[in-house]
Amino acid sequence: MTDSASFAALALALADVAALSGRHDKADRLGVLFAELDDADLRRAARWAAGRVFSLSDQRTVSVGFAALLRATMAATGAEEDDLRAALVRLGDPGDVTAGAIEALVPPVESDLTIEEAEGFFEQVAETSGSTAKTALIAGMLARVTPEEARFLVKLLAGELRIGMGEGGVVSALSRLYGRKGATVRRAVMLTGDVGEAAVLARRDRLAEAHLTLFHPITFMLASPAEAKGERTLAEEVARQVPPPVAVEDKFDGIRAQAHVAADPGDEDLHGVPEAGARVALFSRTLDAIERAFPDLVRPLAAFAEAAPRGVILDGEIVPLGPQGEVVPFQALQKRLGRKTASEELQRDVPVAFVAYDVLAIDGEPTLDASFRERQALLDRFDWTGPLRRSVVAEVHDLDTLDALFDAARARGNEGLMVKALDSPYKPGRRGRDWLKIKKALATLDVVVTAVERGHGGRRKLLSDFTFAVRASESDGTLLNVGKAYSGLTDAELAALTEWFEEHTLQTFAHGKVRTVEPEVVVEVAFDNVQVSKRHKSGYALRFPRIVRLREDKPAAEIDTLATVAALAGDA
DNA sequence: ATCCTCGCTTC
DNA sequence: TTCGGAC
DNA sequence: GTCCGAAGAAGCGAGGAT
Repeated sequence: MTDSASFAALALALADVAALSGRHDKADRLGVLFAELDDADLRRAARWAAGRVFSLSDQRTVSVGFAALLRATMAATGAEEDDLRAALVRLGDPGDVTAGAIEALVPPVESDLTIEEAEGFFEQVAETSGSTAKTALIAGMLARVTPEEARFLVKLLAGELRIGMGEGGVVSALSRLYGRKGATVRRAVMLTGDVGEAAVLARRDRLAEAHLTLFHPITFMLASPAEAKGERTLAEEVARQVPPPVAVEDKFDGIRAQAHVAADPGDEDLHGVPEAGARVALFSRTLDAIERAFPDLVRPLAAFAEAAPRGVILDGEIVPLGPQGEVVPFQALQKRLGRKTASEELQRDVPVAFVAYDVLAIDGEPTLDASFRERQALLDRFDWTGPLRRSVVAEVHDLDTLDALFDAARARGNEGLMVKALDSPYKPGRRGRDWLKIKKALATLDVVVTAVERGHGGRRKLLSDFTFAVRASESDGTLLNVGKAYSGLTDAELAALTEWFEEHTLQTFAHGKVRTVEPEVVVEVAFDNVQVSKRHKSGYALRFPRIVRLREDKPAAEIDTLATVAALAGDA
């Protein structure tokens, strides 16, 4: 009935890939597996190796959390919860925990699971609602497979494959196996939005057939960060990457979105919602359809179908507005985030605008290969009023004006600046030097570490995650937490600190995963913003906190106070 | 009916 | 989003 | 340069617990 290969062979290949270290070695090992599979299995294996259990356009999710996976493992093996939790702390990966438990507690089985059946199993898990039912289903499967198969079933379910490949690795495997150019394979992935589809096209030498389709999202072009560094000024740093003249526009702090609009072809299978004779779709960065949450944008966008009946795809940002139509901080948007719909009341409470800054297709024709300058001209065709705005682009010859432009952008309520190469094409899914995002670091804070947590995966041996605090005031030394961070220190520094924290632990929680420590280690933290918080005792939290350096020279009695944090938040 | 935890997405 | 690390 | 993995705060919503 089916020629689907055994799931055991896939598990073996993934284990090999995980164990190999070189990028090429990993890609070639994956290629050996790909070569043995038929088209249907190739499609599945390519998606899974890239960390996607379903294709991007599929709205279903199978992701199951640690807790449910541990319960399923308990049911399948009879293991004790405490033992499994302890093993999870030790091994850091639920797949390894499950494999270990089966190995130790369950008599060996003969497994004949195929890749096709594994996919059917994932679909069943996705369609089952309720964690109890999901857990029972997973437990049933775990009882009939080998430890190695269970390891990868669980990893895939948890969405934590971590074989060091990702989509880029699969592209490289395909390009090496079938002798296609990496860029060609990558382009097919961008346009189809599905590595599995691209894999089959690569095998058949039909990559050229991948094309951009209205109401099918494509991955967004991304920007690289740029800032003044050491001796180099901002102007010098930017000039190094994009030679002037450059395009400069505000960097908007909202939700990245791709709008698809066309006269309604009446095809029910298309994404998007019908609205006044037009069809409108909005996609988020993960290519999820979000138009239902923004009816206040869908209505006006539908009017664009008159100017471009055969369709247009716009790239832009959804930003929150204040009562006067001015741009307000991102935090206001949180209330509209992750919602399925938006009530009239919410639309009034937190109004939004869509600020368009690029065109990916117009009149049904892709414009990706047109220059940035040419694409900008195409935006002239539309009427930018109400909640539909257009980013103002300046052509800048003298980069020394960047600092002034930056301050002006901030004064308009925006995050900073974008600098773009005028002659660059739109590169879907790429983070290149054609687009630069300019930010400026705020002042830093000196804080003391009050608690530490064990890391995951490669960091599971380190106490890598710090909770830190400021003093209540100059006279009151009470410590108030303001956030957590790990990022910024090297593994070597973390290793040394781990030892110190272990020797100066006050209390441990959660099987040794979390521990409070003597408040002695002072670190300097940087961040992008200070926001009001319910989570931390100080009442504030830092946005994107990262550790700049250890302040071994500074005693805990001299760290910053709550007043400093409040001032940075704008609460004088 | 209400509360809480988890999973997930946004940045 | 951020960062460090590996190649 | 580029990719990958390990991390942060906030809020929504589904489901299970009370």
